[in-house]
Amino acid sequence: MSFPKPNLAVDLALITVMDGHLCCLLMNRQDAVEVGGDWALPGGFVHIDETIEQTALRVLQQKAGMETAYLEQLFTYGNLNRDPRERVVSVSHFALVPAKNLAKAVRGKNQLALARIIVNWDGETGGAASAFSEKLGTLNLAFDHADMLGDVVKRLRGKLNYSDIALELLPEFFTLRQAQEIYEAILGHKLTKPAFRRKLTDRKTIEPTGQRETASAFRPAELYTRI
Amino acid sequence: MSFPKPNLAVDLALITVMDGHLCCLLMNRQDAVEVGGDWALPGGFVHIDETIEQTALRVLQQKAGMETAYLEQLFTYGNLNRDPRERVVSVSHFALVPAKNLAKAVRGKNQLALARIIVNWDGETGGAASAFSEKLGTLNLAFDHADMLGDVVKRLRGKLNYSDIALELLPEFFTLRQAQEIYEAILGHKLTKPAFRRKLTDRKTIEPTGQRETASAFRPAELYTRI
DNA sequence: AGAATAGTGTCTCTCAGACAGTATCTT
DNA sequence: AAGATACTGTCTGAGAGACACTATTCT
Repeated sequence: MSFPKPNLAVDLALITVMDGHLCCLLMNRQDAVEVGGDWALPGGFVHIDETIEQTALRVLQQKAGMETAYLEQLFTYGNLNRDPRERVVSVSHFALVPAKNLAKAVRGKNQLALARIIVNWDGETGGAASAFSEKLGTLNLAFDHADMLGDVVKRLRGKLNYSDIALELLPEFFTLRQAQEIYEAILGHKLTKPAFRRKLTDRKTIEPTGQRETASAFRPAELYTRI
Repeated sequence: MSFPKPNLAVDLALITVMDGHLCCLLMNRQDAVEVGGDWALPGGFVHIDETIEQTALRVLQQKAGMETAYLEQLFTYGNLNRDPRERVVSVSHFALVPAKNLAKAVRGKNQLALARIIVNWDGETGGAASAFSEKLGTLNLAFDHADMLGDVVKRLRGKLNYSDIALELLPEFFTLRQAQEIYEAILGHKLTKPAFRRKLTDRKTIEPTGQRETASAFRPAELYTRI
């Protein structure tokens, strides 16, 4: 091959639900003027001896300090000027992480932020997203990462109906109310309790433990776990 | 960037339904021993001044002689030895083409074949596929193209429930019976007529023309068209 | 007329949403 | 006991599958 090749990278949206909000890990960039924004998804180039998935795992470990997570490839972005400095094609992924794990990864590192993902559309119809932090306000996203985040939300909403990926966002033991909060945060609207409970308990992927939550005001709910 | 980069390519599954069978365009290769099979999906490298989508369109034009088609990006394959000769990462796409158009593209070119896609699983659960031609028997697929074809079928089956992409496989004017054959070929099982008709006519994406098919034995069916 | 397909009416079953009720725990 | 939340019973309506029926066109 003698002709010049595009660079190949992986970008990673680390997703969680915290306090009822769909959130994402972002990294602060010093080269904001060049790349079009202050904040970006963690990413890295695909090395010659790495598969795409291995690159994603390496980014997960090096940039977020996490060993493992539910990881899924999403889409490959190849617009000519998505990185204004040079040609970079990027394979986006999302990772689903329980809130405590992601909060721990961010703690003490002020180049990392856990921002809310804001979308202004409903259902599964697409569009870009924006990022908002209580401390820092609206975060300006670099590259085409606003589009990437929008596509992540779209995919998550689409998959909720026919898969159990949302359970990846919960700790090992959880109440059905916690599960419902996860679904509501992703979908962006409220659900009715009885229907939600039936849907989840009818699937054979969770089971009651007989234990109950502790430190709750009023009646404690039963704890479930994934099978 | 000083480190070596992977090559970046696009592979294209040109899909149609012919005589009740889900089919795909394949190209004969002379380097079968090196690449692991006689037949491959048409593909090409992503040039430095091309988007991914532009590469896919160029492959569509150069390799299949078609100007345009419904085109969708599917998945990016990056296993280290998927091309035994050198490192190639490939972004797979599928294109949906009415049977007549694809048959016309193949006609007279004996390096091209229109092969049936064979899967041995049901529903939407994945796996690899194989290719079969009435004239040539089972076609040996190069690279990881058996996996790619399996993923194409999986995606198509998944999208049938909530989109109208199957209508891309029909000519401008078509009967509901023809539409049902398309759906049945993709899903791999029969559907019931009244339910299928309701589902299609309830969506606001097709409308009756008042015209009827010609040259049919017995009662001719009404022709519909996409809105 | 007969054959074969086009197209429809209706029953049932399942499932999700909605509401209202009962149960149980903490303060 | 009071209050707040966990959990459930049941009604209703939408939608898919199945079956049987009618309608239309060609030979």
